Amino acid sequence: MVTIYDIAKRANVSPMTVSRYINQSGYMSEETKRKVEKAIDELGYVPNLNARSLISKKTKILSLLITDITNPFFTKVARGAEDKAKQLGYQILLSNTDENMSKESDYIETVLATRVDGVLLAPAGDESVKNLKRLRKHHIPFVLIDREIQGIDCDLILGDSYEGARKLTEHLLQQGHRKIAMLNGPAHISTARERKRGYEETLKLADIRIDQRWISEINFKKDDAHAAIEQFLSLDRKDRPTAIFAANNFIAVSAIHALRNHGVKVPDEMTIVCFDDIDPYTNTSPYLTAASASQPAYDYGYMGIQFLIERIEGKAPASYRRIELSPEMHFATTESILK
Amino acid sequence: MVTIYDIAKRANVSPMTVSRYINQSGYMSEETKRKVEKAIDELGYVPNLNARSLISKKTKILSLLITDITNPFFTKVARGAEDKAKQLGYQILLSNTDENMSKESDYIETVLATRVDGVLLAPAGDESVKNLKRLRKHHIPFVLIDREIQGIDCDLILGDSYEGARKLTEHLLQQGHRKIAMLNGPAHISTARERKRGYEETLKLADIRIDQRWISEINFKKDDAHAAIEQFLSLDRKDRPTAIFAANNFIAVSAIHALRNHGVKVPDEMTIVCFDDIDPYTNTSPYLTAASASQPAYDYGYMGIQFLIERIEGKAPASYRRIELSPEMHFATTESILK
DNA sequence: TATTATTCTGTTATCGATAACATATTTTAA
DNA sequence: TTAAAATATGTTATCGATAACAGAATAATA
Repeated sequence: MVTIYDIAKRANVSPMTVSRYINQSGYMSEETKRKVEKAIDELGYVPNLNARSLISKKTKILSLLITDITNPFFTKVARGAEDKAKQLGYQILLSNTDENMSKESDYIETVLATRVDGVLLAPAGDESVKNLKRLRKHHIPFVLIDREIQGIDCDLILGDSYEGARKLTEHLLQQGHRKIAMLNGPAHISTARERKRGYEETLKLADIRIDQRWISEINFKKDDAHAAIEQFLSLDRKDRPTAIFAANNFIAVSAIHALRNHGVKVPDEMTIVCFDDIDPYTNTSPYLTAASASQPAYDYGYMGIQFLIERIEGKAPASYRRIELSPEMHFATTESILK
Repeated sequence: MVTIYDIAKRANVSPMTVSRYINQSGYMSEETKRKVEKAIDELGYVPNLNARSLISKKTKILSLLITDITNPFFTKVARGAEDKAKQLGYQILLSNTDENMSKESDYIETVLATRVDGVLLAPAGDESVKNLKRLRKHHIPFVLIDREIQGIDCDLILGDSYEGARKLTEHLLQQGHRKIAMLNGPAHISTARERKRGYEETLKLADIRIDQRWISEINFKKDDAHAAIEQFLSLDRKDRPTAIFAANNFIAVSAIHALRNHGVKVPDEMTIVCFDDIDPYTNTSPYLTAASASQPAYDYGYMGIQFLIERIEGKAPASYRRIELSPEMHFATTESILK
């Protein structure tokens, strides 16, 4: 590999002069500039960011710690994150925790060893607090997305889960549903708790008894709804829910598949509403869900990285920011259903 | 930050001894081990991979250079890549080129400066040859996925585009279609050429005249099919295609949206077949495409990283491997259509 | 017992870059 | 004309780790 020393020798200057040329710092005569430039061209020099990082203590690398890149929500987050990072001269390391605390802890160790400048993360659950404290202890800035962690004060980009859940549930009520099930994520994740709160309060306000057999807690993961769906279907006809509120996209899709496997037609025989988009047909026929609360996932990533870099570069306000993005409601029209 | 020097001082040994403890290398007395271990625990040492990389010339970081992580095909590639990388102790840097050569070149420079150990990439097009040569010149191992580049001999993981295209086209013929359009990707991408070859040869074998007005070349990008669809729809009823072969998932989805915007019902009034899955409903009603050639995207990433690391670690065979994965055909059944 | 091999630890140099300081030359201002 | 400021370049130390070499102490062998 060609180093500044090789360039220095070839150009008959000191390595420091080469360094100055590369960084456009300090004074330099036109002639020296030309000499150095020529040597760099001839030898094909490429700076070693590694060596630079060692002394500057900045890697210009960020870590994106999400639960699963194949979840379209996080795919868009990642895209937003990468776009903003590139724009500001940073690179992104990708990690999937699979909602798994020990995997998350693993990655946190790697994050520390790699000396990334900051972390954008969607915590696996409330227990993540220990990982966040570890980052804090090592002064690694981080921004949380999608999920809040009690006892950690930090920049935060969330969706309004409560409000979205209320609207989805209200929509089902308006459609005449009274037996509404909820397929929720795990209670150790803040969004799951908020969505449940929205669901329950809406039903309570409508004076509707909540049957605990209608509430199921599974993972926010691919293909996890089958057992819960069977549970619902095993109920007596009179107790069986006529609609399901799925707490995220994966749950909704899994539920739809499970229902169809059991010969239950969606939406004819079971209405589904959910958080997140179901791409690529959101709000397009053939519709799938009667309503969805679409989150601006790209912005989560884009803003998250922006906040993170501001924090890293000391340009952020002293107090932490908490952004709550409103989900955009999509309601299937009769027309889209019929078509 | 705590360094091995801090540990050394605290444990009353030399830094080299600490390094030996960390790397489990050389001889070491039990007592020294205990002392070092204790100091590490007390001070909370985290190794600096950066410093290690500087001397070892290995970063344990790989670059994943794809066109767009939001394309579900590449999302799965990324997931497969990350899984394998983690398993083998590597990290993944994510980059999106957007099928854009200058962005790709940009990233290649960053790759070189970052001293990543290798690159898994889906080249933006034939012109990528210059970027690949640049990697070669700097002895950075790379593996290509999805797209082949003439004149570059390297490990390669492809889908059988020709065969998939033949089967898709044959399916349309069997369904009775005679006016079959192709919405292809750019000719400077190998998969586009191969898919076109499959399409054309199938039609030729069936003695069907190929109307050049039915062949449109657009980008393998989101939402790029609208103009081409209008072109098709502007043809006289007798010349208008009754089916469209979309060369990838993005093109198919965009085409379906465009058709619906023009009031053309899919699939009732226009049949679509395409390469890649249309998640999350592939082969599930409500169907969208009459047939699709689904590629094992996860494996592209997983195997790609495996090959790459073998190459990096000198465990790969001397001659380059060329893997051609067969797409899995999905045909919508009458039943799924009727539902 | 003398000699060689094994075990254990330390010292010095190095990876590639930059910060901090030093020196020399030229320019500007007093 | 001379001191001070601006320009131009070089030297040394350092970031945090490890490779290579060296020197003890102990154990094994002849």
